[in-house]
Amino acid sequence: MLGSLRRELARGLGEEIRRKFGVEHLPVVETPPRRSLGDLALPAPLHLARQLGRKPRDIAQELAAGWTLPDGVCELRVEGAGYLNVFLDRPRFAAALLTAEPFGPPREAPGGKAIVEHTNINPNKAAHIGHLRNAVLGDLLVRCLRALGRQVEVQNYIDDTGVQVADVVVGFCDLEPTSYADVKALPEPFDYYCWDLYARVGRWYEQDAARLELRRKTLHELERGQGERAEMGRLISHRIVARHLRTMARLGIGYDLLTHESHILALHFFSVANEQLVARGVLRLESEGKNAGCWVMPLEGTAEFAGLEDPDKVIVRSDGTITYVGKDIAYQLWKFGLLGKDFGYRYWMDQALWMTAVEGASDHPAFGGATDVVNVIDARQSYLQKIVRAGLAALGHDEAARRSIHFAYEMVSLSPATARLLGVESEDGKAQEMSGRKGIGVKADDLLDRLEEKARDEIAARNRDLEGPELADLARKIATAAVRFFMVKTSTTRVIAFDFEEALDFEGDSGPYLQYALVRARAIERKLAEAGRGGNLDATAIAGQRPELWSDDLWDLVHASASLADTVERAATTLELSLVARHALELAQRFNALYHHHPVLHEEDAELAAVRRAAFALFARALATLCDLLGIPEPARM
RNA sequence: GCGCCCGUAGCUCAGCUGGAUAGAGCGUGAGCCUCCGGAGCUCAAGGUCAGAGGUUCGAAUCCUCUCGGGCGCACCA
Repeated sequence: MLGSLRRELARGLGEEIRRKFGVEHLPVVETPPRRSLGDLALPAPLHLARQLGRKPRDIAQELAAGWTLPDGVCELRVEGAGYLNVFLDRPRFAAALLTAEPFGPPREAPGGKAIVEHTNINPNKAAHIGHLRNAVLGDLLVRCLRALGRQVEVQNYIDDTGVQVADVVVGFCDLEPTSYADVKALPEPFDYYCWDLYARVGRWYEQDAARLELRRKTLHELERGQGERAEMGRLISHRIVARHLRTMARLGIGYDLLTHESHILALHFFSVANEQLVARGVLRLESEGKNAGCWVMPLEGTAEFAGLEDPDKVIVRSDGTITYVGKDIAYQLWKFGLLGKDFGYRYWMDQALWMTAVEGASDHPAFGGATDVVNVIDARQSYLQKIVRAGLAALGHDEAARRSIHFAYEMVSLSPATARLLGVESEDGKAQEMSGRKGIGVKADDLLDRLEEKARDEIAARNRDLEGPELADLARKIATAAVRFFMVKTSTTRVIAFDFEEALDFEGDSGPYLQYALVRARAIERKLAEAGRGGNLDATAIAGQRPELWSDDLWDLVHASASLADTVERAATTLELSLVARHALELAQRFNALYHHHPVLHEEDAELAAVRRAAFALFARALATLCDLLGIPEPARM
């Protein structure tokens, strides 16, 4: 809403500048630091001063004179060093906002399908809070893109043939021999059992390096897909994925397709990709040196990969197996519909979720074939993702390489206090990295359990009458809000040092704070309805109210609510998703700060009450929309 | 050695593609519930924006260097 006005102002002023000074300039539109200065600010005169060799204020005066302003602007002032500040017609703007769609029509042609890949947890142990950051960010991105009109396909990549699964297979087959039937019969939580077993296998290898031969043997069987160990691998992977999906479902996170690495192998995706890679001369068979017998991708000579110790990346190992990068190039080609080969598909268990298959159902939705691909993968894998991109480009798929985005975010480590809680000694005051291999980390379900328990206590203390399923449901909603907000409130470029005490805090910068503000705004509306003063807001009447009724603080709330679409769009384009969380927080803070100065139910002046009600309605709609994007559920009470 | 990320209040973090008086939360101190929900609000204290140069009318923001911290640079992913 505010966005279209910003664009109109920028375009209008640009024309004015061209007409009066004969210069091409694309004006930026800012928000002034104080409302008394205006609703929007155009610093163009400051930018033009040097080029035109004139004082900014003079330029501003000249531009202001005779400029026909866009509809809805009621005043233009020259402020400060030479800003052109715009004041909006408050009643009319609020009225227009009341009847507008939150996101309006898509600004640009939405383009084709976008594939977002996230979660991607190795199916060999329980999900931890690092995986949670990935899934929560990925899911937020998906929700933002969909809100902006994009068609999105969500994929969760299951590496069911990798070393990590192999290690747990070794655990069940060699370290603690357990029959297939017994593994199948192990009680839940199966992922917790594997978490410990995986760590034990790691220590077991350390005691005798010869045992690593078992890992190699297992890995080969997993890749071939045949034999006892492959069967065991499938069982483990299946049971763990079921647990991961359940964990994510607690947070409202879901997927369209589970892509299995085993199917990429079984359907020989890489062979097809490999033909192209060899034909194009992207891969080279090494006959000597440390990479003898391997197919490598030479990276030297490009600025992007300058300064590497070893300028060659192994794609096919000397034993004929394929590295992760090789598989990922093939997978990436498939995502863009460039491989010339497709998976089979079938339902995952009985849910409305699809998974890849070797031979699948005859009738299934079309997967893959996207125009844009976003891979949500932590920043430690940037180097590998760059190689995958370079592979696409080397095959001549420059467009696909350009549209292949690695959404890199920093990892989650443990605060010293939390590390100590887990029995890990941390060096003086330093954060401790998690390690699945060592079994060091906070499990996602443990965190959720603790959050729900705390939420239940907090709710029960405030609402004595609540119990049973209703209480459990509210607790789940509040726990979801807490963890999801925690994971997205900080910039993606920053390492999160996870701290239990901070994560369990429902006050201040937190998900429950947002929920509380929303619940309170809803309560006002409910009370009005109970008093027979509810019903639809009359936009025409609002538009005609005296502007003085819109005090600055109420107007600020509306102003902030109106930049929702802008913020979401900026977040989606820059992949700085914390903007969504921060905007929601800003709205909630503004509302909390002012609502008790602006009674609605007890206001005798009907016009003033109507204005306040409209402001709160606009706020509630904006915050509810943002919470929806953030995956923060709205509790009926709390 | 090379590459990426970070350094802003005691702690955790914002600071909108250079702009108006650097802001929140936690913590600390003092207040606010006969009045639409106190998971809230108000006020106070708290800053060499790591450091040094440079560009600019203007730098926390851009450039260079230095110092700290994190993470990468496998026939693991």
